[in-house]
Amino acid sequence: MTSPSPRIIRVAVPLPLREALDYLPPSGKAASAVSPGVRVLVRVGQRRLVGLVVESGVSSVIAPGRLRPVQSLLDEAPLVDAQTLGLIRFAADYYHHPIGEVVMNALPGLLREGAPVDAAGETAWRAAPGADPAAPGLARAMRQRELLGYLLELGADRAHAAEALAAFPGDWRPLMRALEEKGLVVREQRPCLAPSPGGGERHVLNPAQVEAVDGIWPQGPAPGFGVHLLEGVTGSGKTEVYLSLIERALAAGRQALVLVPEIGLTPQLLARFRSRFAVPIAALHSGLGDGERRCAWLTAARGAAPIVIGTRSAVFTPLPHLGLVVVDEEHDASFKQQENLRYHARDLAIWRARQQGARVVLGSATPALETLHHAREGRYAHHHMLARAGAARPPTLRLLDVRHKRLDSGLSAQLLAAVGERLAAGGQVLLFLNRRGFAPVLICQGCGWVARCPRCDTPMTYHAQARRLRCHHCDRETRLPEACPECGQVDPMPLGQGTERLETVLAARFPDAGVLRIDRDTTRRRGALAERLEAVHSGEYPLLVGTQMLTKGHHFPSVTLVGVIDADQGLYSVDYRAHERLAQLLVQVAGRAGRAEQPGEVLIQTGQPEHPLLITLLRDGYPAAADAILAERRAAGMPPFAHLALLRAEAPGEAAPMAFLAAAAAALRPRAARTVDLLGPVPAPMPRRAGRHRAQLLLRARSRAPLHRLLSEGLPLLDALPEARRVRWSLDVDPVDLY
DNA sequence: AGCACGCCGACT
DNA sequence: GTCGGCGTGCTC
Repeated sequence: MTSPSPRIIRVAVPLPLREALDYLPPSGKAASAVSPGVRVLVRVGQRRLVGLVVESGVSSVIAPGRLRPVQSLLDEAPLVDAQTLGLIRFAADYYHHPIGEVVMNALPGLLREGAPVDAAGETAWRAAPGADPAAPGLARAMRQRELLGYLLELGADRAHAAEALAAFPGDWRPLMRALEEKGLVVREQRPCLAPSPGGGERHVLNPAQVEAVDGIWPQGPAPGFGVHLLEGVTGSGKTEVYLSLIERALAAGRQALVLVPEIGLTPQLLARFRSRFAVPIAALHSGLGDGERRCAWLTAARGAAPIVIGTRSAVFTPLPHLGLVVVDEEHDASFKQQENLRYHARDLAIWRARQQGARVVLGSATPALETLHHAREGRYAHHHMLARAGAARPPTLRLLDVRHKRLDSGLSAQLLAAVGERLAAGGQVLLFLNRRGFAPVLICQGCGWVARCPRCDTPMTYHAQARRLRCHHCDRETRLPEACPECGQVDPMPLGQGTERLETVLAARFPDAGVLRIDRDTTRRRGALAERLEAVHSGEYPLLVGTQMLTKGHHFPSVTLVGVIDADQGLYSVDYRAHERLAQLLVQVAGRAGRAEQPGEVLIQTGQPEHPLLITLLRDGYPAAADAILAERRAAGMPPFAHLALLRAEAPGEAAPMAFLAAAAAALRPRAARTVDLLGPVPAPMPRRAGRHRAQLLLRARSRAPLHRLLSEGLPLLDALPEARRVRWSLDVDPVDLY
């Protein structure tokens, strides 16, 4: 006689297991009484783990004798609602990633570790009664004095949380601690997310903005699912469109989710939202403490924050009343996570909007090619805003041919002359070079020896200030060699330019102009970026030097000349997205210049002034360049005309990655039939990194279905390959770069 | 990912 | 004779 199979609870646990594990309900409860979305404590092997119930009241194929009971329930009501659970399940399926690890991506750290949902609150500080920045105790503590002054400025009558303090330049936390110890500020604990002041001024929309707003969300109730591309040049006022759309969503009783690139969530942007809307705004970004993050997340999940604004991972926040999703700078690569679960927040945002009947706005001056393609195929509505708001005129772009020219540390005479003129005229100049450090190569003048990273086989970057060599691909750092280890000749020579050298050279060349460098090296410290951006606006530094960092979202109204030192990196690269990225980069850099009355000028140094991409981009603009690149992609059978998945492998030994991928290809090939191409395996473009050898196998298909079918069937086979145990391997669905 | 089990080398 | 090396396999 067989006993009936018991009803069980399916629990996703934080382990690299493809499936959730089955458990019996805790004593005294029926399985069906434990709702999906509740966190539970379970025993797995010898360990105790926090898991998330993803299904309950179903039967199991596991032998009843092997089922263990759930140890305890951590939530009375589901922490994650059914729709977010649906999103988690979809992401696990689509990216072929263990569901427990997807859950871990979706929850804030504290909740992932089992912390309770009640007692969630945030810390805030108020100035102590009678506290005075001029008090003698602060005579020698200027920064503390500033912070106290700032706190009083925000309002002495109430306490201010980390959110409001984020706009204070630099790291305020140690200063606040010092003020607390002196009794000049008082700390208090308060419930999450007080409403923002709101009621700020509303701009009158121009006709293009009105058309976009009405086209995306006509006055009235929620219009339902639909994706809208808002292609608006820098300065055309996209943010104002977002604000009006959010207003309509809130009026219809719906929540709005705003996704921004990693570097785009500035205190200024938040302040703009706060002053416009008198509602709680949940901001989710990397600067939050654990408690603050839990607070913001829970307020959103309970539907109590009508507006949620955050970076990539905010796409997983439960939003019961979601009506509008804004993805700002939707082309930005930071929406794609490059480790663990390699998801694209924009793509998941569209999926969840469909599921919840929400409107999606994808905003950019330089839309991703796949987005443009969808718009041209009619799947997305397309709105244009081609004019800069106000009187600002668009910048002019010009190529500087640097072939056969003598360059002074990478700078042509023409560019130097232009810089000199602008400085003399009292203008601000921005020079862009996507390479930090002093020089990318250190070479022996005697024998040609180059200092290389022994773990990556790539040249190490010379950092002059630190007097050290650093590998930009791993964390390795060494002292500067005084002599060549091969031939003994002293003083190896730095070759090529980085931002640090540029800064030095410009300071020598224009001794009266202050030079400010903004790259990862000068902004590593918490709050340093905000400080430097502040300094840019002060006008103290007429000459700005920086990397990629400077091209993202920051507006420098008094910059009237932008120089691109080396556009050729993007033209030579083997990556299939290099042209798209270069076009976006040049247009975004150009967008930094001349927002005020003076038109900006952009000078681009290149050794390939006849390159069709540059010609098209400068003559006809981004949309034309995008068309040309799309034509290349179509001819090459690459996205968006094909779908990719990249299988990567790495190991300390040289042979293991290729061996695994060869075995993987052999296992997949019979199932790939003629619908999926298996390209490779080949060594990765960077064949060794941090001491590990790397290789990859590219899977390509004309449509998604056969590719995903192959992956679903094939990945369990790969798990079972003996070669799989000798490597670390991972799958990247829709890879953004093939590194 | 951990953690246990298992089967071969240098140690009190 | 055992302590422990990490290859292999499993977690409901």
